[in-house]
Amino acid sequence: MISTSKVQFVPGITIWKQIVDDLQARIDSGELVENQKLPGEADLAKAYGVNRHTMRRALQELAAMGKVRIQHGRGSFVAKHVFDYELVERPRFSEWVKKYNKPGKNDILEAAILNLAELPELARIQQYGVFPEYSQVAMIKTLGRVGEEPISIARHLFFGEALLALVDDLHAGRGITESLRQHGIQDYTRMRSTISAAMSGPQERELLQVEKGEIVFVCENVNVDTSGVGIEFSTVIYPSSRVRLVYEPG
Amino acid sequence: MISTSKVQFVPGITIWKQIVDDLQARIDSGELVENQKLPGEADLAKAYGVNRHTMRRALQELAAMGKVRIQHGRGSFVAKHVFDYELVERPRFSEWVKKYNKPGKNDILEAAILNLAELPELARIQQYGVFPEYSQVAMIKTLGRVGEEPISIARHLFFGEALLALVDDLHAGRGITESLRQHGIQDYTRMRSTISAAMSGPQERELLQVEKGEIVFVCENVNVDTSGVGIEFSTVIYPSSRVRLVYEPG
DNA sequence: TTCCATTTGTTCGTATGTATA
DNA sequence: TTATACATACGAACAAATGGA
Repeated sequence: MISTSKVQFVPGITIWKQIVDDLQARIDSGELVENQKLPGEADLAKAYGVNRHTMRRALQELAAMGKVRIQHGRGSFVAKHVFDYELVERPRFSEWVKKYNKPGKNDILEAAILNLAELPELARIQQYGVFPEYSQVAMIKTLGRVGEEPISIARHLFFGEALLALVDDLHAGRGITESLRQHGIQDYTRMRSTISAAMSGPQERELLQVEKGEIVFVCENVNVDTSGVGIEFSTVIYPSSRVRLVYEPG
Repeated sequence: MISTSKVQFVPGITIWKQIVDDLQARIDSGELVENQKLPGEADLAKAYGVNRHTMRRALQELAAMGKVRIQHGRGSFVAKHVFDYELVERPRFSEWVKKYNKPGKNDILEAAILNLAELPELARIQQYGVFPEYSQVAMIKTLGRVGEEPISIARHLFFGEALLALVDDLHAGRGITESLRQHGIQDYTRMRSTISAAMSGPQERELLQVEKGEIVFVCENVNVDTSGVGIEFSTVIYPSSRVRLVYEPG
């Protein structure tokens, strides 16, 4: 139950806005946790000492802000936090995660040297015309987390003789950017990303801890070095319930 | 059925590659049309005079290229054409559609003057801090097409006294960019886009002509004028089966 | 609900040509 | 020359998914 002992409404601001601010603060502070069921509208109205219509107005606003999720016939719930993943020219997982003041991790699920000819995505890789025709690539599959929340499954393919060593290197727990630097890649940039959507498969559901029927983003990324030569082709899967993609030019 | 009378395999190139080229040419030429079911693997193999494994290898390749779609237990189908919608600083529907050599249309579904206070997305609009606090906005709902294919449902909100006239103007059938120019907006750019995904609702299914269970992209866009003042907030829905979003920096 | 035909997915085995040590 | 490895191609059988009766 929610204690409203300290909430005293001030005149001049609409009451529903003050309730919005109060509930928002409780959610942001962690007092109310994700997916927690809020009391019914009638109970909430009573607790705040307002009419149910006033309470509803506040809940509608919180729903529009994405802070709560209202389900007809079930109740209101604290919405899951959604991470904004920005599409930028220099995507660096470790830099991005700092925004959220939580520890970021990239667990290695799998690492192997693969023959280029056996890759199912070979046709799409070749069409960009930036990847040298090595016979082998380093494949590394990772699970990205922010705090304890799984946020991405990535399948990285690294092109270049020197980068085959990444298969052993990354086991050591270093970040990708740092490991690339140790193999002569001082800088790399995003050349292109394509964004599709799909239903989550059983493997994704297990790794990303999402329910059946949830939607995932499927991003195919091409990264190149400073001279425009292809370094990495990655396929990254994000749960759309926890990640929103953001484009901000300039 | 597919006639293979002309297909003679030449030595030096693997048979499955020659089959890929043959089928790709038939798809690109229009002989095989979108969503058309191909004969079963066994029948195709027989028609080409090869083993089922060889036929499968070719089909796998075509699937990886996005030319066909293979469904376990159902068969193989000629894949739908997917439009690449690029995230750019100056998005202009009429410019983009030229890429596909098809006529682009933007039908007006609805146009009205709305009170700002009544908008469900008000909270999200205000958080950007770029939109002036007008009491009214022009709301225009459009259905975008490329050729005859519905490609987007957009709900545009235009901010500014002068832009309220757009509600009547756009009925005339002009493009948005042109109409904005006539009301003093010479140029506008994308400040931010957020990309989410959702299951298609009944209204979207009817307008976009997609099946139940298909996924849509939901993009919220903020457009500003040259001095950074908010001009337009739009929510655009794309069917993920026909549209892929693309980010290309630089 | 169960049963069945169709179709793709997977795994055996066999044979052949080519490149490499 | 011989031996090995590998990709290609063919053959057969069974597993798994789908849709209709």
